[in-house]
Amino acid sequence: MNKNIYMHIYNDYSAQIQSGSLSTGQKLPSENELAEAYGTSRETVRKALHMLSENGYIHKIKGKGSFVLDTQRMSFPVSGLVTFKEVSERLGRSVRTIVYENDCVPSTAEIARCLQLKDPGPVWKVVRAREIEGEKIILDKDYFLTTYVPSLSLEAATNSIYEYLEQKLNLPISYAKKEISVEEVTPEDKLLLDLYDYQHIVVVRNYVHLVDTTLFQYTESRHRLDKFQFVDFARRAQN
Amino acid sequence: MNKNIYMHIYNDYSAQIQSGSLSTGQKLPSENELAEAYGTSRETVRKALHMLSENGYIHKIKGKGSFVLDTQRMSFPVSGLVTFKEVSERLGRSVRTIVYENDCVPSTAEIARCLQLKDPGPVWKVVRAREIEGEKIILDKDYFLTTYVPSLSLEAATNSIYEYLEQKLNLPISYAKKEISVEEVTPEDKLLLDLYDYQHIVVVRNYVHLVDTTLFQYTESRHRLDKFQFVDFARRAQN
DNA sequence: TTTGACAACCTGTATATACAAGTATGGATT
DNA sequence: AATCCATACTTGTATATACAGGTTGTCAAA
Repeated sequence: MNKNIYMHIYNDYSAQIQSGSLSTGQKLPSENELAEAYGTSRETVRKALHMLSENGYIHKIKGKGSFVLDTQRMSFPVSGLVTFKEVSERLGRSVRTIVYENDCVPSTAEIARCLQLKDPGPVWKVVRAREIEGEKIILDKDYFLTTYVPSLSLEAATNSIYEYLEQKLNLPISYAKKEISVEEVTPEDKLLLDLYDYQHIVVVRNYVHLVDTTLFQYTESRHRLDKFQFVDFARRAQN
Repeated sequence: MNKNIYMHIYNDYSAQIQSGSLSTGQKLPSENELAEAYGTSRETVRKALHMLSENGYIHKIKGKGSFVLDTQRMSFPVSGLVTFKEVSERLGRSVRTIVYENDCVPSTAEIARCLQLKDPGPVWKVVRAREIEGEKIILDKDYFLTTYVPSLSLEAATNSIYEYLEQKLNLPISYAKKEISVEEVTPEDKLLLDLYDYQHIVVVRNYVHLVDTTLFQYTESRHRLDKFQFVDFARRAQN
């Protein structure tokens, strides 16, 4: 789990801050103290602290030290590739996944464009609804390159696809681009979700790349207006 | 401008990649070559490359090198504290700012809560509409702690407030939290924007902190549904 | 009491070095 | 031709060191 020293330190402190055992505003030990405590060098400690700072856990002030930020108010997700399953588990809500479709289909023109396919071959398509506290609120439409994902079991689709891809198929997922916009509801949305009379729906398009930069997955996550929330943490520079 | 060596390298390459003079997939010089070229050490080069990677400009592969990512497709903003003025200037659109309000007001209960005020004193309030290609599309409502921003000229409100705060007042803005959600339109929205018949509006709440972690500004940016877009870049880990 | 100089501590930047581990290449062996 | 291996090059992690510059508290001088 903690292969690297700096990851070890990062995990220690991110866990402590998330659990609340370190409270907001509290001062962390100095870099030199941490280096001694972990039996490592200051630079290694600094790498861990920099990550904590980047991810909104702490705040560093030159000449003073590192201080815990208010992560309770931050809620989730503090940006990053956080899957639906991860978020809902954290919130402790009753969640159910309904798989409407899970098979290999020829790619439409639109999907070929989204996945940057030259020759529109087949893609693996998964359509799922996410039911939270009894209401079908999110419609997830996933498309995978069959080169990397030749097929997917119903079990994997019902649970976390990411877990399956990373742990079973060992696919090296690297980075993703998210696009959030609001669009008019489609007949499919009305059919598969509990939409009431809402005329619009929040669409989160997710383009997922592997470490060799190939785009291998395109996901459309369609959220009912009233249940959508996105949280982002950003730093002005390298403070 | 380029106080630090690693900032210098970062600025050089981020500019080249944004301008397109380095094309997608192109390989950057190796860390050792860059260190020699800039007359610096490898660690300093690595700091710059890490920043380029974090901000979605490049992608590093162990044993191979650093490669330019497709930033054209990324569009803007690639997350971060990018102001409206910065974005619109990049897009080269005709933009006009209409200042509806720019004065000191007593804080309401809601504003006091957003700014975490103990005793609800006065705050500086700015209400502006953003007109893009002739349509009033965005309503920006800014609230500042009078401790830091005692007053604001109409000129500063019309142009970029951030520019004024950072360059004139020298306020050390550090980090911010964004919350995106969709809400029902208010009578004020209908009055001040060109909303057609839309019943909902995208609300981006922005909580801006200084380097001493004090929350000094709260901004509500209300976007017409059809014109809203948010782009985010995220890495799975420290690849 | 106030001011100023100083020391002690803190983080930020930069350098040099070492080794681990992934990638590509070319040559020898099979 | 195909396989294996050594080699050189790449990035990743870790250490030690040095100095710059911000922060805080102390102590002496005004």
